[in-house]
Amino acid sequence: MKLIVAPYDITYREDGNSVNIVLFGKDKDGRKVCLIDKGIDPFFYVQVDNESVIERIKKFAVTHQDREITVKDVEKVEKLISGKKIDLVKVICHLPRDVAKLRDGIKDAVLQTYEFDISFTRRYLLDRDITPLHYCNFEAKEIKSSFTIPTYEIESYAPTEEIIKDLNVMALDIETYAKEYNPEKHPILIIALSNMKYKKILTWKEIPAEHVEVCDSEADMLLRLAEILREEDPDMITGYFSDGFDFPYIVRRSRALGITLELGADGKGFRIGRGNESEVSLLGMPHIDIYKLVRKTVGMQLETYTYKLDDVANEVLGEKKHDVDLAKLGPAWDVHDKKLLKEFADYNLQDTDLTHRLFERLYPNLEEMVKIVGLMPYDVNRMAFSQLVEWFIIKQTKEFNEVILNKPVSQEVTGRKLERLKGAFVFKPTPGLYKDLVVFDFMSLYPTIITSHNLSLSSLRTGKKTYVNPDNQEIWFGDKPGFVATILERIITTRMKLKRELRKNPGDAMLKARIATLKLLANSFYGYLGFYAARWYCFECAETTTAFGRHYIQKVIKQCGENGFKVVYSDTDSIFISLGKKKQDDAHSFVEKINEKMPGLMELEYEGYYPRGIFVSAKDDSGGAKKRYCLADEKGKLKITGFEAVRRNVSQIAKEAQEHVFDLILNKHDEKSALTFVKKMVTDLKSGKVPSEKLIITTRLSKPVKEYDNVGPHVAVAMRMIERGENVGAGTMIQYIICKEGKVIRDKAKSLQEVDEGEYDPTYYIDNQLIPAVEKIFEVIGYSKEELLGEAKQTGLGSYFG
DNA sequence: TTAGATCGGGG
DNA sequence: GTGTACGATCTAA
Repeated sequence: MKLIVAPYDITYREDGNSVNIVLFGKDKDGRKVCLIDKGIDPFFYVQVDNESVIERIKKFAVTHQDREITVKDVEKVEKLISGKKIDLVKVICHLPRDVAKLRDGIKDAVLQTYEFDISFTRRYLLDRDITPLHYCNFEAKEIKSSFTIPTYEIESYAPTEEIIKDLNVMALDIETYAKEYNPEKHPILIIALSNMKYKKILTWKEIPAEHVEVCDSEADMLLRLAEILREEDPDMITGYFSDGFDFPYIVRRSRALGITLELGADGKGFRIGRGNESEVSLLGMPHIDIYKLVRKTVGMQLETYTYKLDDVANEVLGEKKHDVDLAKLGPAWDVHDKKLLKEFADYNLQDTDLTHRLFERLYPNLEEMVKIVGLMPYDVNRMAFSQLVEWFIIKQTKEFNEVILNKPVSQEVTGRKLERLKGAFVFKPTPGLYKDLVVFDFMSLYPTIITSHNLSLSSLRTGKKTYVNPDNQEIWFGDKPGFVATILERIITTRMKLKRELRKNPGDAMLKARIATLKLLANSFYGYLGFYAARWYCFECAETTTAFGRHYIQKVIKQCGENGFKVVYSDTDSIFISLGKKKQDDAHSFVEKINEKMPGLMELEYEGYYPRGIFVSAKDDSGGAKKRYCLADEKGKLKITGFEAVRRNVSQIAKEAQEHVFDLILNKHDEKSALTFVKKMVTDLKSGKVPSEKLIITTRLSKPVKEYDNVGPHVAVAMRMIERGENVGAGTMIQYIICKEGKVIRDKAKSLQEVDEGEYDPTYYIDNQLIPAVEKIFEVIGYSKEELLGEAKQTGLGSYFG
């Protein structure tokens, strides 16, 4: 019969001495199905120096745990390694686990072995061009199986370009008795589940909240959770840091309670992957940890310095979590404080709601990565960028008939780690206040250098001067398109095509996500080429990339000068110029002129116009500070880089003051008001009327309190919190305010509970928070620290425009 | 200065 | 599952 299925999970099963691929997915009618592809052969390649070795390999066998492992067959194949022909022998095995054993037995008798560590299921998808989440036409017949869903045996298949929509995704979140991660000791108290159409709070004490279902015991609650997941049967499950907390906790707690959760297509429940960090899977129901997706997709663009759900949801969705004190959950549970427990139950459900909405928001990015890399969403969710790049390259090896290069052995890794790259070029700014700034930047500088100069392992030549790395005359790259440079070019051109489409449909969120994902992937290539564990590692390629980067930016800086633009600042791929007497149009024409001479895909872009900008001096007064500036655009929006206003560990008052000073100076052009404002703040602080919430300093305890030799303010506060019986350990965020009493800073620090309004130490907040945050800014416009403090007479300002 | 350890997220 | 993160930041040697 004919089936149109979008696969979203995969595994394999041994069947005697052969192996079957098992796919899970959803058909066009919304029915979950299992598809079995029988008799897929695992294999690896060897390079031999002598034909007679092939016959020996064919007869080779090892015994392992009473089972004789034999070679199923051998086959001569011709492939390419970095574009060069190579004769190889394909060694076909019976079972995936035989591959390592046979390779170990053979490797010393042959020149080289390849592709012995490529995951069987991943290879299946790539070799067959079956892209997860995309519908595939199958001819299949229904068969009996041990799986809990209808199972079919694949007879033939034909992939399509159509992607599945409307997946049913369930978000889950648990609340436990205590913060301490101890599933043997602390019970799970509440479990919340939600998606668009289903909301549920499971618990085992009566709580008067909506959607609550009270179970008889914790064990019953967990069994009921399994039942709900079976009944609702979502396509995917999601949570926030659920790989690291919720699911491992459920698994270990179930074990401690002696119960079995029958879940997944095989009924075997959650499986914890053993790694440095755990990961949890459910057969046939991909588990997406949104925390990992956040870090990979929008993490860099977020202003928040933490990836806590509260901060991320606040910034991405514009919604804060309920304000509850989770330290009170355990005690409230003990005394069955229904009113308080209701708050925790609501909070729990809200967490799943935020998680679900984050999933909805970020799913297009995951979908795009799946489309590009061709692996399952579960894997793509957890792969580091180097891995995504590598598997993207691996996917293309089939078309290019290239051999997948081996991972470096530990000796190679050691050597690679010693290689140091020379970084980017930075033009230090002259501290000052500037007007009419224009910023240029190179569109995808490193990726376009790699493609435009064909920087690939396969095109790398040494010892001859032809096509030159500007810094190293011994390295050059041939004209024949290299493998990695070619496939990177495809990513960049696809992205450019999508960008043109976006101009026609500016509101298309899906298109935006695709473009952003392609950018992330393209930008990862440079890092990948210099990443010690990369299969296609090429130090010379990475080194030449930054060399060309420095070369081109310096060339443009020079041309700026020749064309009457004053360069204020430059870092890596961007140049800040002040227009002076020139107009924005002149800057646009300049960019066009530059681009006429740029090779390949390289392109300088006009990033924007900023009426005002400020650059400050470095802390050590060694000149202008790198990566510390603030620009104001035509709408008055501030672009703050590197300052306290965008960093943690600083009180709110210092951050607010900094932002306000920037606004007054850059947007209102009112330096006097800025000075008055800071002076007023000094007075306010001195008078004791600044509210405590603006004075809180947050520091994280990095280890248990006892292990600190140097007792800093946060440690002193933590010690007293412990004395009061609060649960404080490594990782706890300590919030404190510096108060008047005491001689040293650790005695002056008080926790929020200990402090009264107005008890803070004005001197500390003036000298150590406020002034350092604004001092360098005022220095630029000619005011000294003393003037800010009202201790000196104002000196002449003069002209401070740079 | 370098090597080794810890941490992130989560109650 | 033909696998075992990673990069930043702190501490100890």
